Amino acid sequence: MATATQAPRHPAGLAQKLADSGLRSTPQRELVYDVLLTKRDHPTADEVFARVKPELPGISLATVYNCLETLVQCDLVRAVNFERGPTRYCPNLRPHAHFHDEVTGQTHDVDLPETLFAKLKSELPPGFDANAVEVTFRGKAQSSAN
Amino acid sequence: MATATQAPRHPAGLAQKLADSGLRSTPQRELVYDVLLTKRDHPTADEVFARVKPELPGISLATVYNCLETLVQCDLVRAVNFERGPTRYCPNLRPHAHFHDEVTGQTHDVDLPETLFAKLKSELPPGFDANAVEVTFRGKAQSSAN
DNA sequence: GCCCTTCTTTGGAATAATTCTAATTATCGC
DNA sequence: GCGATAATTAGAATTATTCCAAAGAAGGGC
Repeated sequence: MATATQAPRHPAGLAQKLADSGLRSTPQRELVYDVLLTKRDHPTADEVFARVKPELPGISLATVYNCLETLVQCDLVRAVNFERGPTRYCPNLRPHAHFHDEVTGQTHDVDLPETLFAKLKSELPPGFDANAVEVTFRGKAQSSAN
Repeated sequence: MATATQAPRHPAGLAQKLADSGLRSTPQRELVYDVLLTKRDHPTADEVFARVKPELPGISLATVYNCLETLVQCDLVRAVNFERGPTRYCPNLRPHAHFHDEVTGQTHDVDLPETLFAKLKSELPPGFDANAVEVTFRGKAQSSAN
């Protein structure tokens, strides 16, 4: 139970944000969040499940979906969709774009100047009021490092 | 069979493009394409199926999927994905963005200057080579007209 | 500390969109 | 018209995800 094999990397942040939404901090939620913070390679729910299971063998896939959804609701994590693929999860909260490498299948974060996001919104015709913009690139990346 | 109840709106274009890829023009492919050109509201495969069926009652959903995929391969149609929703299809080939209306669920095309797309690509860090950019807005649109 | 209510988790069934498969049907070149 | 190839069809299979009902924790009042 509370005897995690490693210290949480997000002491107050998670518990606080959850509390703000009237939700409880649980080992499952902490671990799922921890896994996202530790390896930021935009894992799918299945991948998160695989990474979480060794630490908490009793956890179920449904719970992983629940936790991920909860984290998204609390604005701690963003859900990223690419074409028909499974949803991926990203703890990077800064406004950024995604680059999907067609060769390796990897997804990279790409920081774009905020002004560019603003510019995009400003180009919308009158009557369109956007509260979110998503920018996704597709192509080849040289570096495998991230 | 060849006795369509209405004249095709894309005389040579489709047959030509198909031929270019070594594919045949069929009533199913023509009709699916026709349906996309006629009502450009980004229908799903199911919706295309429903629109096509009255004209060609024997058509199967699998064929609609096949035809749509074929049209995408021939660069006559673009597949558009929005979050977890079903794939939608769009015969607008100009570079453009999509605006997803959260209230009505409708998807609108938004023309953006090509320079902006270029600008986006130019902001990629070195080593990233994009061959496609996708821009999607989410929000509310005033006009229901399109 | 115990009970009660509420929130969470769990496993399995259910769903939605899409793809696959094998068999039939249509079409093109000869 | 014949045969090879391509396309369509119906239904089964797959994938990702959600739903559901039951069992399991957790905090507050006493």
